[in-house]
Amino acid sequence: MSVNPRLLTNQVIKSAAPSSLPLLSLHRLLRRRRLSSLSSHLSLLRRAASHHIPNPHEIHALLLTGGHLSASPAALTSLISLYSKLSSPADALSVFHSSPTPPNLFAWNAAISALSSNSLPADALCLFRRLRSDPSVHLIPDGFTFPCIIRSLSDLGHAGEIRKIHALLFKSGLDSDVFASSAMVNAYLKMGFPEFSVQVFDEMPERDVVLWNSMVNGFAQMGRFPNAKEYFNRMMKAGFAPSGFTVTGILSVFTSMADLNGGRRIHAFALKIGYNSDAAIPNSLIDLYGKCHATDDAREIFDSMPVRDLFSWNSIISAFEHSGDHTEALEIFGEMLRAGVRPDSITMAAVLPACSQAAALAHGREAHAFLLRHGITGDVFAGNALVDMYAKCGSLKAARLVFDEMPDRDRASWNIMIDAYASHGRGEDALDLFAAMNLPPDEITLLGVLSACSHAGMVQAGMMIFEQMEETTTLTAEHYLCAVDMVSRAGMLEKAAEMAAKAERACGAKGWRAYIAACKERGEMERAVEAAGRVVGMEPEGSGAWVMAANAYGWAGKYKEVEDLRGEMWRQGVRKVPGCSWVEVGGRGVQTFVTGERRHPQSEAIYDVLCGLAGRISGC
DNA sequence: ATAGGGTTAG
Repeated sequence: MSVNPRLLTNQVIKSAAPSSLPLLSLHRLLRRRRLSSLSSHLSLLRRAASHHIPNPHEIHALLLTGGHLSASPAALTSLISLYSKLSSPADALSVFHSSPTPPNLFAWNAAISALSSNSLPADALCLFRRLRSDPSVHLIPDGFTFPCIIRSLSDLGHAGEIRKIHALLFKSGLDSDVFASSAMVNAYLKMGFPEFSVQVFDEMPERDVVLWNSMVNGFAQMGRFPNAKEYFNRMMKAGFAPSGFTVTGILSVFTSMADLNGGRRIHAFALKIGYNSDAAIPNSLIDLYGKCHATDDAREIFDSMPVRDLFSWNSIISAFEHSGDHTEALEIFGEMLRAGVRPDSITMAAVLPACSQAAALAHGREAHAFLLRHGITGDVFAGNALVDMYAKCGSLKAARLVFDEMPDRDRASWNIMIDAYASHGRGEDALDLFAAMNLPPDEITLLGVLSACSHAGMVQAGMMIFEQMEETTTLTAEHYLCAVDMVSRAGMLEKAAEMAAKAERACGAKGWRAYIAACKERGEMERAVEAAGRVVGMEPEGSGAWVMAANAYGWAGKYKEVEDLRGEMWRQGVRKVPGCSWVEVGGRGVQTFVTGERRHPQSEAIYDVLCGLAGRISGC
């Protein structure tokens, strides 16, 4: 069949559904024909960018040999933009620099954009400074330049520079430009200056969807959820149709707040808009349902997706992992591999904990080998997950080996390794590592160190560290608990009581409970009873303290006090709610039961089996 | 011809 190339080209260019024409034809065309008209070239370039044609160099060569790059500044700009969209900033820059005539503002902007949108903010700024200060360049940055520069400065965290650019925007008459302003709003929120964002937003005479989204999503990302919701509601009231970006942004708010119902409302909303073309929306829905332990809903979304990107796969694996279904997480990981999707470090960071939780060392080793094969070795997240996996699977040596070989370590790396030593009772090693740590410790580090001392019985060292911490860090209830626990276990009951009293403000009666348990352990019933009285006074509404106190009296043989306490509990309306469990038996409904009950018609048989099991457990 | 916003992880 013979095909008229010109007709085919026009078809490519005009085609409403770009994917309807195979890439191969486009490629073949490029190879066979010298396209005569420039507009065809440019349209091809645009199509190429949206189709991810693997070899832009071919197009580059065609433009070059056709003499278009020197004849047409527009072709030059398009080529820079093409390389930028294909994530080749170096190529984009070399086209810019190879311009035979001094580049115009279009070319400058395209080059700056190529750098800023490909994570090279410092280089983007460098080019911007040349644009402004090179005496041979007589161009003035415009509304296309500023958004890129604002984003670059924000990426670098240069707050002071952002203020200067903001002033420059006013001077340039661009203070009402929605593009520059949404970049500004975004930058201010990312850098922690919400009041400046609000100011920029309030002073805009006209707003568009992106500007609204910047407020909603910016607040969402800095964890100011009520503000994000506020702007979302205002946006709706103002009659703006939300875009896919709005949906994912506001969904992340409900996900972080674990607000399943709120999330479902947005889901319904997203269905109304129709989100077939945007994978990010189902991805964040999977995330929502995963975090809210609604894995069936997550799975349903996943199954109905026409196209699954890496995010999608990662989201569903994390969803099951988060809900504690490690087997299913590993199962889907296998499915992903069979589908030919290449996992990244995020996938592995989600899969490795599944191996650790299942204490599946064999699987974990496989995952490690997989990481090595796929060259995912330098990633901090994956490395951390790997260290944690080996530690949780009991292989402390392997954990330390991986830790030592990590090219970059963040605070979490150190925390995980210290924790690993702590949970294996290796106090000395934990302290050595703590001493070698070249990053400032955080609360988690200190908790790890403290628990290491506690588990290894290193009370002196632990106390010293704890006292230092009290002066320098804001301690949480967990720290106090850990410290009380440490001192109590060591039998230093006097000291433990002193600390439990000090910890009251941070963790209420919990410190006393650890103390009471230690007193019982050492037969110091008087102490236990005394503390129990105090505990009851502290949490009169909860039943936990009463039970603790009743137990303490019981141990001390003070049965009259036990009775009095029970009576008092009753009068005050405190009820001990028994822990309840349930089982679903062969489709005949759910049966609930509490400890020791004999209401079930087959009670006797059930307890027989139970005794048999208990016997077998103690037998081995 | 060139520009701004979102989703996955310990």
